[in-house]
Amino acid sequence: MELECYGLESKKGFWSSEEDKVLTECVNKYGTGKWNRIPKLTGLKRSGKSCRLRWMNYLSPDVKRGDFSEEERDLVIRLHNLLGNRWSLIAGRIPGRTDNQVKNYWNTHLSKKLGVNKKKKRKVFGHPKSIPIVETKGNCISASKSAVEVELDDSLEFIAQGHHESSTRDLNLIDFTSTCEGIAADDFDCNFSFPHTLFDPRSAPYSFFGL
DNA sequence: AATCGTAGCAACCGCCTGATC
DNA sequence: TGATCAGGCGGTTGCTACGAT
Repeated sequence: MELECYGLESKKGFWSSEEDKVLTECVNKYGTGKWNRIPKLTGLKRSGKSCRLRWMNYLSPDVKRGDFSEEERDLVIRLHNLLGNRWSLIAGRIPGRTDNQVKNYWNTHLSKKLGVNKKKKRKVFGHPKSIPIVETKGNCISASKSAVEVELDDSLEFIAQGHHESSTRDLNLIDFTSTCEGIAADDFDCNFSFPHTLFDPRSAPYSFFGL
């Protein structure tokens, strides 16, 4: 429910230090979540969404400010290579950095340096919330296309290429038998070996991404 | 010193998903 | 079971600072 619905004016643009202070006090008192309550509780003329964004990207004590270190830069490049524009996933792997920071850093610093063209949006695992928790068959994990929308991202294609010799496309199945690196295929069900009973890319070990 | 162009980044927008009723 | 709402995500916009001319 937006502010206008309550007859309140919604302010936009940069936050003042006073607004920051009010928001910080409110979050410290009531915690995060229920962002839409914050304008009502504080009198801030901001939408709940705006409050959330301001807290998550700037005010939270967990947010690290300043330039990206060499290690962070390297991590961003590697993770972007593997995950594509999945900024929240990438940020989740870089302590103190937000998806917005990573996105801005990529767009302003790295994409040009690395000569990356903007590509049309392609899903890798579908929406982050629908990332497959795939089932196991023995020590082999499988996920059907019906269970999850899967497209091969360029980076994953790169990973998969090394295992194509073991694919059995004629059976509508790609079998990545050697390691855990196989992920998915456009029009096929997929199988890949992985020692975990459940696989979720958000919590996969660094080694999974070759890091 | 003034103007222009561009880089950097904070914030907004639109869409999607899950939760709740 | 469908409608509605809140939260989260990626893409985009627009403001500010700064360097080049």
